[in-house]
Amino acid sequence: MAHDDKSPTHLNSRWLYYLSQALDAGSIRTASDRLDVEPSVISRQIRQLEQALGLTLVERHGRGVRATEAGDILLDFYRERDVAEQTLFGQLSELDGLQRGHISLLISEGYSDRLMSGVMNDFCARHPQLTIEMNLASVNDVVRQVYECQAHIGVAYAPRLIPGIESVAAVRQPLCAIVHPEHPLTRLPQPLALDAILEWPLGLVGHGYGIRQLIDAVEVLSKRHFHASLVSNSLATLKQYVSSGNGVTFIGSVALLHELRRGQLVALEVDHPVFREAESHVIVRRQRPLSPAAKQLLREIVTLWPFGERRRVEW
Amino acid sequence: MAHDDKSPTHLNSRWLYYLSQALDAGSIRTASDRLDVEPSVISRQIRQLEQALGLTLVERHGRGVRATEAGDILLDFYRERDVAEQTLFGQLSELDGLQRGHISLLISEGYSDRLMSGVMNDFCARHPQLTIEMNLASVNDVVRQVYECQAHIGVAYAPRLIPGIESVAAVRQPLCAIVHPEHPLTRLPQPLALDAILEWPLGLVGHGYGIRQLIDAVEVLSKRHFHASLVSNSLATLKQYVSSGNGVTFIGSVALLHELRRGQLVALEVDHPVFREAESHVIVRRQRPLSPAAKQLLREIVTLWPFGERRRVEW
DNA sequence: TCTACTGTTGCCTAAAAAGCAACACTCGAA
DNA sequence: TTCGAGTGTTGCTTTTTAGGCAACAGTAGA
Repeated sequence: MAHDDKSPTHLNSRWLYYLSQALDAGSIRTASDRLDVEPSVISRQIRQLEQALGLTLVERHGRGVRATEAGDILLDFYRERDVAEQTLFGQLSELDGLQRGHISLLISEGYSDRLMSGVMNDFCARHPQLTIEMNLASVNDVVRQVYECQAHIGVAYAPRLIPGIESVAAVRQPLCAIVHPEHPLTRLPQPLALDAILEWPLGLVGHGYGIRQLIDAVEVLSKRHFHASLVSNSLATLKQYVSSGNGVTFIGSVALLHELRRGQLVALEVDHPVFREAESHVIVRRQRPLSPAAKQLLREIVTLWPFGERRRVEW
Repeated sequence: MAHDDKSPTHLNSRWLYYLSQALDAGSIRTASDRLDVEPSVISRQIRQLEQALGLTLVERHGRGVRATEAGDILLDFYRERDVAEQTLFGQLSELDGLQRGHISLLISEGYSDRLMSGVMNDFCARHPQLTIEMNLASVNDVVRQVYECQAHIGVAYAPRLIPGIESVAAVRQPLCAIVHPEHPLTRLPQPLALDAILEWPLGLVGHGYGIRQLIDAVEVLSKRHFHASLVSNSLATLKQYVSSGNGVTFIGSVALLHELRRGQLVALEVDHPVFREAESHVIVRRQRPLSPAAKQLLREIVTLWPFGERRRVEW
C-alpha cells in the first residue's frame, strides 16, 4: 500500500506545484523554462512525491510526460487546493477591508447613549458586514474583561489602571455631586466645598469600583468621614435616590447626560483636585494585536470623541 | 495590504501545520513537546507565515498563544485542507483496491467472444466500480493504439512486434486454412500441403495486417505465387466467402471458434513452419506504468488464458 | 542512421529547517 | 513585594533540503 508509512501526512506544496506545472506544460523541460528552474529539480521533486505516496504519477515518454491515473487524481486535488487558497486570501483581505470581523466593545455604565449616538451608529452603518458586540458592565468588569482579552476595547470612567491595561486616550471628566434641581446645594456657588456636601445624606457606589476609589481617596486626603446612607452597584438606583430626596451622590456627568439635559438632575462641581482630575479612558489590552476592524473603530472613537489622545496606536 | 507581494501564492504546509499544532496545544512549548521539536522552530515558522501573509495570526500572551481573527480563518482553512488530503488518500487507495480506475482494452477481430466469456465477464462482475472500455480493431490498429498509449492492453493475432511494444504473453495459434465442411480439401490428410491449397481460389486479408505479412512471407519462402481472388479487411467477409463457395482463406482458429463449434466452417492445418508458429500476443506499451486495475486485469488474462507466459510483469 | 529532444544522475553550492543555549517577559504564589 | 516556574524569542550552530551545472542514456522523427 501507500502513504501509510511514517509520513506526516502532509503533502509538500512544492511537490504538487512542480507536478502540475510539468503536466500542464507537457514536459519537464518546458516547465523548467517557464519557471526558470533546472529540469533536474522538477524531475527530482516529482520523484520524491511519487516515493512519498508510493505511486507512479507520470508516464515518462521520450517526448514529455503525461499523467497516470493517480497523477490525474492528484492534479485535480491540487487544483481544488489552489482555489481554496485563493478563497482564503479573499477572506483575509476582507478582514483588511473591514468586510468581515468581530469586535467586542465593553462600556461602563452610563456611556451607552453617547457612544451609540456619537460613534457606533455611524460605524455600524458604514460596516454592516462586521459583527459588533457592545456590552455594558461595571467599570471593574470592563477592566477585567479587557485584561483577559474577552473584550477588544473598553471605555470606562475612572478605571483602575493596572499593568497589562493600556489607556489609548483619556478625557478629564470631573466627578460631580449630583442632586435634584431644587436641592439647596444648587444655590451655593460652585465649586462646592466638600464640607457643604457632607451635610447631606450620601449615596455612594459600592467598593471596588473606580469611582469609589476616587471617593475613598478624597475621604482620606481631606481627613473627613464620608457616611454613606445608601450603597449601590447600580447607577440607576443612585439616580433614583437623589431624585426622590435631598441626598447627594458622586457620578461623572457623562453617565447622566440624558437626565441633565432634561433638567431632571443637576451636576455640581466639587472643590477637590482628585474629583476635578477624574478621567474617562479608552482602554485596550497591552500589546494585544487588534484586528483591522477593531483598530479602525478605536481610531474613530479616539478622533471623534473629546478625548485627548494619549498615544498613537500603531496604525 | 497583504499577500500581494511576489509570493508564489503557495502556503508552506509546514507553516500551517505548526500554527495549528501550537493553537490546538495552547502554547508553543506544549506543541513542541508533542511534536518533539524545539520551541524556537515553531515560533520561527509561525512568524514566517505571518510575515508571508503580512498579518498577525497569534496573540502572544505570557501564558501560551491564542488565535487572532486571521489566525482563526487560517485554522479553518487548514482543517479543510486536511480533510481534503484525507479524501485524496482515500481516492488513491481506491485506485489500489480496484474500486476506481479506467482500463482501455483493445482486441483484434475475432477475439471478442472468447475474451468476453472467458475473462472479461468475470472481471467486470467482480469490479463493477471500474470503467472498462473494450474495443475491437484491426491487428495493426491494436498495435498502433497500444504504442500511442491510447489503449492499455492489446490482444492481437500475429502482431507486428516493433520496439516500444512489449509482448507480455504469447500462445502458438497456427494459421489455418479455412473452408466449408464439404470442401474437397477436408478429405486430404493434414497437415495440408501448400500446393494442394493453391489449387483453390484464395480469399486473403488486406496488406498491412499481421496475418497478411505471414502469408506474404510464406509466399516468398515457398517460392509460390498466391493469387487472391478476394481481398478484404473484414474477417466476416472472408468467412462468408469460404462458406458460400469452394474458396480457401487463412485465419487463426481462435477468430472463428464459434463457427468451428457449430460445424459451419473447418480449420485445416497447413504444412509450413511459418503458419504453424503463428502466435497470439498480449501486448502493452513498453515501460508504460499501468494502473493497479490494469495490472490486475493483465495478470488474470495471462494466467487464465492458454498463453505461455513470456515474462513476468513487475507485480 | 543521425539529430534534436526528452528525463535522469552525480556532484556541488545555496538556502531553509532544526537543534542548543541563553534571554526577556508574564503570571501566580510565597 | 519578591521569587520562581512558566511563556515566547533570539543568536548561534549543525543538519537537511532545494537548486544549479554538466554530462548521460533514452526516445522519436527526419
